[in-house]
Amino acid sequence: MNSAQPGRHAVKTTDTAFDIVESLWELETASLGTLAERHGVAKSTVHRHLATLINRGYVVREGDEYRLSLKFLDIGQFTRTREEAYVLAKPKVRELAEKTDERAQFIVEENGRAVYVHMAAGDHAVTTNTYVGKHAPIHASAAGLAILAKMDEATVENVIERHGLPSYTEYTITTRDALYDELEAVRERGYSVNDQGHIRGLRAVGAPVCDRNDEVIGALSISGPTNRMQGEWFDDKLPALLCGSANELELNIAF
Amino acid sequence: MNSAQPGRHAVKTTDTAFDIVESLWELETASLGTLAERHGVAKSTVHRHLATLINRGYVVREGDEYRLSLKFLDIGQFTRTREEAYVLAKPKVRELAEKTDERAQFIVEENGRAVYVHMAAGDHAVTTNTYVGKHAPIHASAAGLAILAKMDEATVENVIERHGLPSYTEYTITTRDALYDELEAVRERGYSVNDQGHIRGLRAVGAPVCDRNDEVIGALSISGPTNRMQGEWFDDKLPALLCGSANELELNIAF
DNA sequence: GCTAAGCTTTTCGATATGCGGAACGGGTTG
DNA sequence: CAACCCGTTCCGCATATCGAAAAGCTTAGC
Repeated sequence: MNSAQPGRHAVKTTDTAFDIVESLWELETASLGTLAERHGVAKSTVHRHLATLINRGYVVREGDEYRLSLKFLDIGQFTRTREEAYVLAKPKVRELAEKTDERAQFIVEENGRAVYVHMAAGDHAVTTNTYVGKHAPIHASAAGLAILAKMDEATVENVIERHGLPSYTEYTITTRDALYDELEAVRERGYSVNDQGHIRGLRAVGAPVCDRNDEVIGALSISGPTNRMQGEWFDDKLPALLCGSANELELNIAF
Repeated sequence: MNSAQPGRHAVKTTDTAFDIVESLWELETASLGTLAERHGVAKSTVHRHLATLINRGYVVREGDEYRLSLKFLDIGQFTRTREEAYVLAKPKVRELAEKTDERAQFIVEENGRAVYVHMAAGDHAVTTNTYVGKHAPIHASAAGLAILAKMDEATVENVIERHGLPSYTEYTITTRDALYDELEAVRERGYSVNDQGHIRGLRAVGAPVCDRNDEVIGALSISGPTNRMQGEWFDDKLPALLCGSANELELNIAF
């Protein structure tokens, strides 16, 4: 999944270091030998790299097993709170989840993908395998569409170019034309809708959140099962609630 | 063993890569030139490293400024949810915060330090500069003392050796004897107390959380201002509530 | 209580590879 | 227009990284 380019200017050593990190991410825990075999490098190489990572506090050793340390949690939490807007979004997400009894989230764009920054679940919310920090396809989520609708065309083109429009269900938007039509609809409506574009049986509405310069920062969204997400509730009440929250958040951000 | 020998078998290139990562952590955002100057390396070197980090998705570029990406959030969240016990602790922390109206947290030990894994604040909770992911001195926190009390002496010695017993206020435990006395008291009491050992004006109680083999996993704690943390509430009610939660959590973990 | 097998750790020399410095291109400011 | 910032590229050299093999450790099996 390393869709990196030729890496003409890449530092190979750093690449192997992060190969190890990402293996530990995937495997949860692994022995030195396992890691060496996995990447086809000598055990001594892995050993040296693990020693370095341990010294720096990114990896901890438990017997003969290695795992990632909680330093990543520390740094990760930092990236989540650095932008004041992200912090302000948190209570809004909780509020939406409580009011609607569904799952609400605040999502931002990074590298052409959607990233879950905050998430809260009402009592009846569905449990999916989404989690804070998760990266998701931007064109197949309500929040993602809301963000795209606020971007200029060049940026959208860039995203399409980098990631394409992969299909997840028969409802996924997979063509450039369909996407642009949808984005136009979002701009008219003021909010976005995702009808099972990513996961079958899941509908969502999303609203962009912009700063005082009208630059999009992220988006709020609410998602739930199709059987509850329909009728007047889905068409009117929910969007109104969502847009209200997005608006309040924008005011908080702008002061 | 060789923990005090930094760099002996270290990979220098990886070190400079993480130097850059940690500079971005500290500076929030920086230009290529700034980073080069900061570490006394050539701009070309920094450029190559940044290119590698961007390729891998750990750094994003905004104009001529670089910052850490939300990939760290993704990995960090993973390290936080990998252990089932950590996940089970979350609702208990919230519950404690709501019941006591103070700040509650779940903390684990890593590399001889205390790390905040979950945190929740009641309506009247004090706001301090603690946050999820934060690393704190283990001997100067209630949860840390609770964890130390459950460790065997060799492990405790190891922790003291690595980090010492630095002082933060006039109440901090700073001698080996005082620490061992305190740990003994914790074992008798069944819970730990931290009276302004880290921050003046802040008291806390902590209770260890163990798995079915009686191995300590982490600790729950409740903290608040000295004016509320006193009398019968602090001496009896609060510890009872805390130990109850810790007990329930242990049962959940063991099934 | 011994050997064997699994693993990590260390050593060491060859060579690939990261490094620095200088030159380049492209904006922005005076 | 020139000076100055930024990032980017090129290239030769020294060195830090690599792999293979052998040396240490534990644990397991008999």
